[in-house]
Formats: sequence, structure tokens, C-alpha cells
Amino acid sequence: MARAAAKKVKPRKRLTGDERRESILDAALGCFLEKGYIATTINDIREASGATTGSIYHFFDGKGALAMALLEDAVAGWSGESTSTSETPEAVVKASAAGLISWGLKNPELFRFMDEIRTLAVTAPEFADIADTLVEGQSSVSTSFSKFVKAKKVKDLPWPAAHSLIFGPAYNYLRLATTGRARIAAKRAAELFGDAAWVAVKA
Amino acid sequence: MARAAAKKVKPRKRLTGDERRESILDAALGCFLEKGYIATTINDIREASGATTGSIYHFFDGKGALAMALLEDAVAGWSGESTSTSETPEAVVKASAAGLISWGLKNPELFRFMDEIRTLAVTAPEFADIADTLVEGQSSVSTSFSKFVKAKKVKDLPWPAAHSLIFGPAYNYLRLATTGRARIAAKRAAELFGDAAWVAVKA
Amino acid sequence: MARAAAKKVKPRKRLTGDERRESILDAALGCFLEKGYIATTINDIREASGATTGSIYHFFDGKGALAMALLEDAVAGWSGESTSTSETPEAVVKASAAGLISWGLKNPELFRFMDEIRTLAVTAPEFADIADTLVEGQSSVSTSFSKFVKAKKVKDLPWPAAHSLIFGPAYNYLRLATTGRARIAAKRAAELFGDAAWVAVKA
Amino acid sequence: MARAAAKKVKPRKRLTGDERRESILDAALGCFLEKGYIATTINDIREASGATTGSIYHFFDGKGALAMALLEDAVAGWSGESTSTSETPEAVVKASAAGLISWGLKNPELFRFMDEIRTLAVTAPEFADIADTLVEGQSSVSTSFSKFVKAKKVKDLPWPAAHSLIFGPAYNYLRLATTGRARIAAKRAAELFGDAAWVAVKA
DNA sequence: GATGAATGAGCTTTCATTCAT
DNA sequence: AATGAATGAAAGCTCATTCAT
Repeated sequence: MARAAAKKVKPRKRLTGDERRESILDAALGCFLEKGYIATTINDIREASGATTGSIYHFFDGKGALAMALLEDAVAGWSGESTSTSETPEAVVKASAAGLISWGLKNPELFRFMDEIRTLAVTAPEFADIADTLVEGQSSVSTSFSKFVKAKKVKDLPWPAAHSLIFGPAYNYLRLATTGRARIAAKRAAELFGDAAWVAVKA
Repeated sequence: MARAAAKKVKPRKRLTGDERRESILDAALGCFLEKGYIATTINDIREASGATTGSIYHFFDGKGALAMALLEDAVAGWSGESTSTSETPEAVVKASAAGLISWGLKNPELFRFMDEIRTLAVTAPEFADIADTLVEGQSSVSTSFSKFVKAKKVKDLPWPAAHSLIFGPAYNYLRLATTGRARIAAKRAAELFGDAAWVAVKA
Repeated sequence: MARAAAKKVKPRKRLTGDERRESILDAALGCFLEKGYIATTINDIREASGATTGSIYHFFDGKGALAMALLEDAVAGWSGESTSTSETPEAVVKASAAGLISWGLKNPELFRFMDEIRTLAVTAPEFADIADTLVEGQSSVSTSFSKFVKAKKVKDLPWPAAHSLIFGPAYNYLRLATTGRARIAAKRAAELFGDAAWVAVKA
Repeated sequence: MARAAAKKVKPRKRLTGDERRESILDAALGCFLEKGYIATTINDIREASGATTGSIYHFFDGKGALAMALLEDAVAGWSGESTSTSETPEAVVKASAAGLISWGLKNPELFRFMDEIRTLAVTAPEFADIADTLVEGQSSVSTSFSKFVKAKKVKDLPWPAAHSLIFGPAYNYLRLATTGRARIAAKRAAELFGDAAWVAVKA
């Protein structure tokens, strides 16, 4: 007896290797941003990218590897935002906090994604490598800060404490803002938390 | 149709409802702290508690309900730690930040658990109810802060911003400390972040 | 640390054995009618009756036994409805079909319940005993029909065929009516299907 | 976090998608007929088909979807059997009832399956969509009947009543026959119930 | 009689990953 | 390089039934 035929497969566009790789990355990013890393399945990425399961595994070592590839870009983007034109302690500190705010408010879903991975990294071994970066952000500020301490421009604080004073408020605010619990104009927020960071650590 | 009749069973220690309930909660807490909420399975809790699957579901509606029961305790503990003896703006603000630090350093695993659930709450509907509490902490400080604003004792900031300035550094520090990235004496840390909180928001 | 106390138990009204038995039967009937036999759990009955699980099993041998107890009453009710005052072939046949309609439209949920059990009885051994009754209804009509055949008052049909001609339309109509697919005035429907039954089998 | 990597597996016969799909459908049908839809588990189907759980879910959305796929075939078979060569009222009505009988006696297990699902559909939401079709059968007869009413060829009855008079006896008889309670030669039965249907509704 | 905690096999379903084609 | 069928352990959860108290 005739049965409903298996569902028709839509012909797939032929892409070069690099294009396919990119399209998978894009799709993965979209999925991770939209529904979170955990809730995203390989199948979601397959559907969003138009690639096949096998293809995804041909290019990447799995869900974790996809996340890692994307995180590196994300961290780089955040880094770029935080660069100050001047090298004075005040400028560097302010730019660090303000940059985090600017970047986070511009990329709220990316921020949430990073926050999620950061949390997972505490227990998931696959993210152990990137955990430090996610928790502490770019390390260049750490280096600068040591110099400022020696120059007595800022309080003599261990880096974790300084990091918390500089980035903590901004990070906290982004958590509120990216989950719809706060909304100040981005510019004002960047200024506010930049100033606060400097007040908190200046000598 | 009918489920297979129960087979002969090895007799199990008979506990009263409350005892069993407690033993399940304790086991769940242990598992969540050890391997994280997501990685913990009902089976883990079953083994750790000595209860059976059915018993766990007899007392709780599932993994989420267990987490919720535990979180209420956690929030209560944090709340208790943050009470100041005085009601002056300075005392309240300092106690809030210092209390979070004290509680978190005393209960590092509980803090990590809270932090994990807070992140999950962004996407997991089962934690939507408690999300606000986890993100913003006790709301009483929010009320007090409004009064301080009217009395011109603190800066006129929207609560999300103020919350970030007061709790952000402490929260950030706890994240570093509870994952082995920082270690200052608890007392000094509480003082440091209490003072910083006050400096950040005072008028 | 204090935990939410186990939920308070509302004091239970003390009933005599017979009262308790009745209350369980009533609750079971209500549940079966409302959500169907399969979808009803012992827990549903427990909640609806106010009895405890143990109590239910003290009085009945399980879900199946509860259904059987109720079915006997149901069948009796149906039987009662179908009795004709006269014993003429026409009166008996008409009363049989009309009685089924009257009873079914008066007890639509009970009809659905019986229909459900009848279907289950095909594969579920626990209902094998009652299967015949559920499929064929009261057997007294069968006996009468044989006599009518001998008296040449009705067609000479094997009982299954006669049963189908007499009860089939009514049964079919009840299936439509009790699932919201038909609605004729009960009286008219009883007449209609009574007449049709007689036309179908009369010699 | 990550699911345990797949272990080494025993190689399984490789089938094309369609072959595997068919083998699963066949196995499901066999199980449903043998033990009933409700009593059949995915595991039963897995064992009967030789597919793995994952494979079954790869092709179908679950037990309900399997039943639906099979039902479509069943309804189609029934429909095909009921087509009359002539379009006169008498031919159409007779063919409808006789066709149901013929199809049902040829596919007794399929009829039982349909009957089971029809009953379940009353309460099971997953079958709500197909419920009407299962209860009322093919709708084309309904359309024809309206025309016959207008042409005064048949009694002026609402469709549910007409449906019951036409199909009710046949349906009832099939229920008896497919559960071993009746056995008339198929041809005679088709004639008998075809004639009865026409007598019941002709003007 | 009455209680309700305890049982645990069994259910449906998910999904990261593999690998024959 | 690409495909997608196949894998199968493991997850969360259900529920008729038992039995110590």
C-alpha cells in the first residue's frame, strides 16, 4: 500500500569549503545568541546553516569547538572597543570600563553568550582553556595597571581586586541591561561606569 | 496496559517524610555544588541521598524544584549576612557590599551555584520566577536607596546603575575568588568593597 | 538552615468504611468520565476522593477493579432505560434502540467511558470478562429476538447482524453526539432510531 | 555536559532511508495490531523493526506520528473500497455501507486499529486532527447525501443521523466480526448492510 | 481501617557523534 | 567534501502498587 513519500529534500546550494565553514560559523553564532549555548543543538545549527551534520563535523570538532572559535572573535571585538587613544592611567582605566559597556550594549546577545560560557567554564572541562579570558577579559589592562601602581597613580591593589572595581560595575550593569532590567543611553552608561572605575582605583 | 506489578524489594531504611525530604535536599545540594546544576542528574541525587527516583518525585517536582528550594535558603543566608546595625546611608550601602562578600567567601560553592542558576535563568523558563532575585539580590536595599536619593545622601542614579556600583565589584570579586583566581583575607575584602561601594554612590 | 516546611496536610474527615468506599467510587467515576479511563491516575482519584492511596487499595483491587465496579452500574442503568412496557416485537425492538439513545444522551460521559473500555477490552485482558456485555449490551433482547424469529415477526438474521441493525445506528449516533458532532432533540432521536431499528428487522 | 562519546558499535545492515522508513512503519503496524496502540512501546517497535530508537525518531516524531502515518493509509484503503460505479442515490448509499464492510472484513486488524484510535481520539489531543475523519469516514458521501436530500431521493435527515443509519450497522457488525463475535460470508454481509442502509434512508 | 512514603521498572524522548556511502 | 542514516547511552519523569507504621 502506498505510503506518504519521505519528505522531499530541497536541493542544496554548492559552496566552497571556506564558504561552508563560514556559513556554519555564522549559523552557530546566530543560534547560540538566540537561544543560548546549551539550548542550541547541532540540529539547530544544521538547519540554520543549510549544511549537513557530517559537514559540520568535517569542519569542526563539535559544539564546543564551534563555541570556542566564535568566542575568540568575540573577545577580540571586546578588546578592540576598549582601547583608549591616550595612555594615561585615567584614560586607560576609564576606557576599559567604558569599552566593556559600549561593546556589551552594542552586542547584548554576544555578551549573554559569553556570560553563559563563562559560567559553564567553571565546571565544563572543554571550556577550561578560555575560562580565564572570559572571567578577566583582556590581560593587557592588567599589565598597565601594575605600572600605574608602581607610579603611584592608582591604589596598590592586587589585580583581582582592581579588576573587580574597574569591571565589576560595568559587568553587573550589562547583566541587567541585556536581560531587559535596565536601559540607560549607552553613551551615558559608558561615561558613568568609566568615571566610577577611575574614582574607585585612583590613588 | 497495567504496569508490571512491583517485584520483591530489598527493604530500605524507613524515614519520616521530613527526614527523607531533608536527605534529598542535602544530597541535591551536594551534587549541585560538586558538579554543577546542569551536569547533575536525578540519578546522582538518587545515589547520593539513598532515596529512590519515585521518592524524589514524591517530595519534589523535579530538578528545578530542588534547585528552587535550595536557592531560597541561599538567598536567605545572603540576606541575613547583609543586615547592618545602623540605618545611615553609609552603613546600609557598606553592609550590602560587605555582606555579599562575607557570605560569598563563607559559602563559595553556594555562591557558584547561585551564579550558575542566575546565568541559566536567562534562558531557562523554569527559573524565570527567581531570576530577578538572583540578579538583583534582596530588594530591600533598593527601597532604602530611593529614600537616600530623596534625602540627597547619595547620587541620583537609577537603581540598576546604583545596584551595579554597589554590588558589581563584590560580585565580580566573588567570581574570581570562588574559582581560585583571588584570595584576600575575607575581612579585608569585605572592608575594601564596602568602602568602594560607598565611595561610588555617595552624593 | 531553615527550609520551607513540608506542605501542611489538611485534616481529613473521618468516614465510615462504606462512606469511604462510596466516596472513592464517586471520585473514580468523576475522573473516568472527565478525562477518560486511561488518562485517569490513581493519584487523580486520591485527590478527588480525599481518600489516601492505601485506602483506595484497601477497598478495591486497583484501577481496573474500580472501572469494573462502575461499569456494572452503568450497564444496569442502560438496561433499565431500555425496558418496554409491551412485549410485542415492535415495542421490544423500538424500545431497545430508543432506550440506548435516551440513556446515552442522558449520560453522555458514561457512554464515552463505556465506549473507551469496550475498545480497551479488545486487547486488555483485565476487561475480557465484561467485553461481551459492553459490545452487545443486555442479552435479554437477544433471547426475545430468537422468539420473534420463530414467530416470523422479524427477519431471520443471526443475532450479530440483527444486533447491528438494531443498535448500530443508535450507537453510531451517540458517538457523534457525545463528542459534540451532532445534536438532535433527545426525544426525536430516540423515535428516529427506534423506528429505523424496527424497519430494518421487521419481517 | 557533553554526552558520552558513542562507543564501538556492532555494524547494522545499512538500509536506504525509504527502506528503513518502511520497515519501521511495518513493525509499528504489527505491534499496534497485536497489543494495541497504548500497550505498544517504542521499544516494541524498535525490536520488531530492527531499527534503533534514534532511527525511529529520525524518521518519525514519535508513536503518535507513526499511528497517523498508518491511519492515512487505512482511511485511503477504506475510501477506495467504497467507491460505487454508479452515482444514483441507491448505488452510492449501498456502496458506502457495503464498502465499509468489505474493507473491514478484508482488513480486520486495520479496522480494529482504527476503532482503537478513534476512541482514543476523544481524549488524546494528539489525534484531535484526525478525529473527525475517523469518526465520520470519508466526507464525500456527506456531500452527495445533501444533493440526494434536495432531490427528494432520500429522507431529509441531518447528516449525523443519516451517517448513523448508513454506517452504524456496518460499523457495529465489523466490531463484532473483528473480535470474533460474528462471521457471515463477506459478500452476504456487504449486501445485507448495503440494502439495510438504503432502506433506512430512502425517501 | 488508614496512612502516605517508598518502590523501581519502564516510559518517551534527546542529541552529540560516527561512518558507510 | 559531502551526505544523512544510524547510533545508543542517558536523560527526566510516571505511576500502579506495596507495606511498615
